[in-house]
Amino acid sequence: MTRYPGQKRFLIAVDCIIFGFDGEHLKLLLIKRGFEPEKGKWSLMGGFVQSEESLDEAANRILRQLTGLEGVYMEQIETLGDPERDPVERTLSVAYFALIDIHQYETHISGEYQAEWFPINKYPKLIFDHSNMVESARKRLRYKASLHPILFELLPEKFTMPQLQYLYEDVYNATFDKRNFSRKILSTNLLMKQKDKDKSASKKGAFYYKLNKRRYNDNFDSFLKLIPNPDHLI
Amino acid sequence: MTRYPGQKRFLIAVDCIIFGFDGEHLKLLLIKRGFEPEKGKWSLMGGFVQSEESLDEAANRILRQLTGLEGVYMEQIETLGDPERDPVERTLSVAYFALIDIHQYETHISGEYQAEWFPINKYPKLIFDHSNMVESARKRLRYKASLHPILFELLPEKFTMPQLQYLYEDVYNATFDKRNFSRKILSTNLLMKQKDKDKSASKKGAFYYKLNKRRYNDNFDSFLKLIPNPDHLI
DNA sequence: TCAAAAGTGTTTATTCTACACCCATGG
DNA sequence: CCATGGGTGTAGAATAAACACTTTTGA
Repeated sequence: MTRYPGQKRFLIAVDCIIFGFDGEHLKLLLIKRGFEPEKGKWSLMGGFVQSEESLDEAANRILRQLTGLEGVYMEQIETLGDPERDPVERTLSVAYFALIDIHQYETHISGEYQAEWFPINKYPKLIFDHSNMVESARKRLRYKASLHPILFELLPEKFTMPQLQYLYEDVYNATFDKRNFSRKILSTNLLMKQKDKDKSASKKGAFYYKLNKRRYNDNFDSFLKLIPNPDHLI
Repeated sequence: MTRYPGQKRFLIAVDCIIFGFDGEHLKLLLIKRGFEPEKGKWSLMGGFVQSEESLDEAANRILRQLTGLEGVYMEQIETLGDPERDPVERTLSVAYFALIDIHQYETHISGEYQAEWFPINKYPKLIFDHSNMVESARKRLRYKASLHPILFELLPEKFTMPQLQYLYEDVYNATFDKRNFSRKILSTNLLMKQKDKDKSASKKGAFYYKLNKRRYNDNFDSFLKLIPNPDHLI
């Protein structure tokens, strides 16, 4: 089993940056760490990689433990390996981000982790280098979303154009002209207009849209010029 | 030292995808693996992470071992962790790509690794999952180079506009109109035209350019629309 | 009836694309 | 003197940006 002699072996953690969208703001799901050191402090949801699982499997397992969700959009971001990053024992951590429909999580009760959603612009101090991971994840999300339609992963099955615009505006911390925005979105042909309206946010009501899943999958990799001036990609 | 009981620990390797440009084609630097298993087969340059070094330090050490170069542009790409990826013992590998000026390497002699440059479109079968790493690296290079001026890292201090265009054409496997290309490149204001010419490729000679390093560093993160239609980003 | 949010078109500015000829030189 | 690769400009097309009024309806 152990056949490369003389080499050091390390603990490997996977930590998940879990994004959600509540209709107004991009949110981050954090837990209170359940063991020492730093017990009780705010932390990303994470866990150690087990001997027979791949990294992707570990990330999915960890997400499922907290949220009960499967089949979620996840992407590996980076691996942090500073020798001093965990004071107890040298541990490398592979960071993943996950995009979930916040409403599906809300139905799942898991008091075990004392999880809470925080606005992405105002989250508490985190343990170790977890804040760095969050910032890398935000940056990666902007990068990716400027080219690919991944932000739909954060929305429920039916959503309105104003909701979608709020989402983009919060991710890029910018405001867009609603006429230009909806024209661009609709020009992708990824959306199917529904007959019913969401009347929760206004008297007039806003039409629902659904994602055309086939076109979404087929065109996922093709370039989308949704973001006018991606200086935000810094 | 070991204080998270009951968890498995793993070997961690760093493997480097080393890109170079010979004036015509994008190249990949490979070595012949020096130890079992798969001894003598083509492989990326790699090594195990030591107990007191960070991942970036390991990557730089490994690059230096092979090429003698320091201060090279490197970027972490991804970590592969399939339980079966190394048949000897479970090993995670953190892949980095490096962009080097091929001429600086040519002066460094290191027969130790039997290293060779291969065209990126025609490299031999590699051990383990190293081909996957190379393909991820190519994709990442295209991604990054479509937004940031990193390809200059592959060129010598002085280079010509035709050389630069060949480089972009080979990275994106496309051809560009030379008038439009040079207009776009010059509009970034990153280049300083020199008074002398490279006469090695034509009778008329092509003017040399140098990178304006200050502007390069200042504007590194700002958006560059160098690639007309980034369908290549797939 | 009016406040609040949704929906919609046009004009202008900017950027991108396509395209062809002259230049300089070494052999 | 000519073959080879280097260098340059413009017009038309496509895309992006700016901008304001009408509609709906619950309270």
